[in-house]
Amino acid sequence: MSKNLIIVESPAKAKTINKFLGDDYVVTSCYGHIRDLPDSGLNIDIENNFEPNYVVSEDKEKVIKELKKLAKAADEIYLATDEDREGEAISWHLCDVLKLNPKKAKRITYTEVTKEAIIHAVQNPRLINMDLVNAQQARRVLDRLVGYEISPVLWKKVRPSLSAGRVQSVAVRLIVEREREIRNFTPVPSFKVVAYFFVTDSNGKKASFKAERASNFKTQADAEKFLKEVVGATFNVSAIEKKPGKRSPSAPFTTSTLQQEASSKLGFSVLNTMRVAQRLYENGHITYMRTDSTNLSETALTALEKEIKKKYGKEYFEQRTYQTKSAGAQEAHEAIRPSHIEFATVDAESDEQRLYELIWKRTIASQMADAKIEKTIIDIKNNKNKETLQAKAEVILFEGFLKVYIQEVDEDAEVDEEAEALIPPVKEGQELGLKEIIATERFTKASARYTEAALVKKLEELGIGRPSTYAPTISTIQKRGYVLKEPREGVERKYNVITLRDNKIVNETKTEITGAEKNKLFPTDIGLLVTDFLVTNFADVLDYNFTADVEAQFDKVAEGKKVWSKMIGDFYKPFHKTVETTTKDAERVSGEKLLGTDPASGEPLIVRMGKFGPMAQIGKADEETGKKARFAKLRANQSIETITFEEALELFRLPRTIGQLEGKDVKVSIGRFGPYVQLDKLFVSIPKTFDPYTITFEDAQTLISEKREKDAARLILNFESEGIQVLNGRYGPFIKKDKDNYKIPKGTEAKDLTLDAIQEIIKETPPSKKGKRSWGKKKT
DNA sequence: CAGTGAGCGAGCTTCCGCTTGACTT
Repeated sequence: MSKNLIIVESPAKAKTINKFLGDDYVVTSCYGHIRDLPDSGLNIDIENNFEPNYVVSEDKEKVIKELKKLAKAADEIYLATDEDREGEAISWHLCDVLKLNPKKAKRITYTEVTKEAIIHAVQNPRLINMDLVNAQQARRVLDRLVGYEISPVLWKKVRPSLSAGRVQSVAVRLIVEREREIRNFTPVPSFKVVAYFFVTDSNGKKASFKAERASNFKTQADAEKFLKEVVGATFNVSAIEKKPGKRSPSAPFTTSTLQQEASSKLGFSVLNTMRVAQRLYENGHITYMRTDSTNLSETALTALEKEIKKKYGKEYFEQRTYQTKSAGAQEAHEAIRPSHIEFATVDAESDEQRLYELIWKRTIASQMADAKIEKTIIDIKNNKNKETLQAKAEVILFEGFLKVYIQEVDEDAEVDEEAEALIPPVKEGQELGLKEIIATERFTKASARYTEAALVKKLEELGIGRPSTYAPTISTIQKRGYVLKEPREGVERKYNVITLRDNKIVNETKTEITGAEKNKLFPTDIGLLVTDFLVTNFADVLDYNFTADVEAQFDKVAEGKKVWSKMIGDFYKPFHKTVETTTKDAERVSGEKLLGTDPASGEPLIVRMGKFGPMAQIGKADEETGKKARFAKLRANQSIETITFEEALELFRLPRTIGQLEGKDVKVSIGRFGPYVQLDKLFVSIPKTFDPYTITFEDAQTLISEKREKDAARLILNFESEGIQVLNGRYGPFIKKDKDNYKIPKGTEAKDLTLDAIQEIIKETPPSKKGKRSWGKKKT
């Protein structure tokens, strides 16, 4: 029996292909990359043409074993990994691991997953394109060199465990620069003028509409002058203009646009969007969700045409192709679309349904006709001055794609909610009744902070990162503490309103909340500090065009016009020199700032980045006099760059001693996990109902005794001299020694454990593995 | 969970891009 083995990257894809190929074919998957540079160490032989040291990743050993078995049984092996740089490299690695000759191995690609396409591909195999493989090696080696040579500089000059990289450092820089732009922004006031008119029809029925002055008045005086002038004026329609217009649908979803729309329409985080899309993909509801292509396959286009004509009529159909916008697009997959367009919904849990419907609508709309609209602009003049007010309206003449999908406008764009309001029929020259005119003080706005999805959009525009890495990159920069996603409260702001009504002018001052944010990305102090350090010392890598520049060179390698190791060599020589000089010469950075003098001690009060985060400090330690400095951690919402002297001084009201218990001080302070009461070695968190600055000694005592009761309930056994405890945890009883936890073997009663037995368990337990790859869950 | 504090004591940390799976100290 002759067997053909086809190796693809994704198991879900393997399953699909398996379904429509006969018994002669076995389709399996390699789960993405199978070999990589090991985590520890550079693993690049600089002296030897940057030879990479590839090893089979630990989590892929099982996959490789299975692949080898299948390969042995197969007569013919087809390498059907994705048709892009990374896919080509995976095929090449597969050759090496499966002992295939890369100069003979059968490499196949296809642009749509159908029986015909696969059969056609199998009948027309090609060879592995080594130029493309080398472009991938260049990409891989460059990223390792940048990441693993710059990060250690940060450990020395800023703080341990920090990281830098071609993608993440630029992502943080974008957020840092946006934040500074916002901090330095001064809102400029102006006065927006809105008039409300009415007309009365032949039945005596009143219909009202609004008109605005095209631009705002710069000052309150100008606005008042205008209103005073038009007291008692008559208003007439001076011109009516009608203009046809159209709107066109957007391209079908790529990873990036799906993340953006799911964020604005469904409120999904980037990570959640990908998790939900993954499930839809695995269940066969949608095509692959990590893609930069807006292409639809022939089969899909045919099905779409049929569906649109059937559901909405042929005038709603318009076949369209879309140019892929993003710079570094490799287009190995289709756009994200429903696998079966005839299903407008799926039977799944709520998030999956909602995301599916979004994808369905967007896909359908992408092949629908333009919406035809008519814009009407009415100019209104008065008999007292030369000012013009304008009423604008839009009428949809033909819905076209809008029947299905309305694209979200850019966030924070000035939304004219009444743009589509109807204007009652009026004639040129007609006199209008005036209800009121309101001049409202408005302020210019700084650029908006990035949401996760907006950051992805920006990165994609710069060609930085890939569909498979957008979500992980956003997790990384948060995990490293460079960036926080959080809501922020706004501040109150007063604004003036001047109203003309019944020939009277009234001035009022109102209050609004401004600057409130929900789920936006903020840089932390360490993010600011690291970015400044990197921009100063590694300007090239931090340049927004760095990726685009190296991508152009990878393309040269892919075209066979450049040798990859030579390209990397040209980059590495000056780069490595910068690493060396920076390591040698650059000052340690702490962002230290002198805020003033502590009035109590006369010592200087500074803020800076400490070992454990941003802190304030009064005085300096002096060994001779034995004088100590005083420290206080900055609160979560405070920043070295913006904290004031008064705010910093306030921090030193803690720790404070509020009484004595059992011969020891009872102290109150704020630690890493918030406010706490401390008695000797016991720490008790202070609930939100109390304030650490004002909590009473009595309340603190209650907290301490409650905590003790709780701990006693948790404690099963205690061997104090050994530092060993047996405790009741979330997952049942466990053994705790110092900072390590150990499992209790099944069938053993926790309370019956002897010290010897426990020490045996500790000895037998292998040290827990660190650095396990995890995705999805954020660890704090 | 764990509650610190002036980075020459030892050893560790880190990149980007493909893919999901197994796991509850």
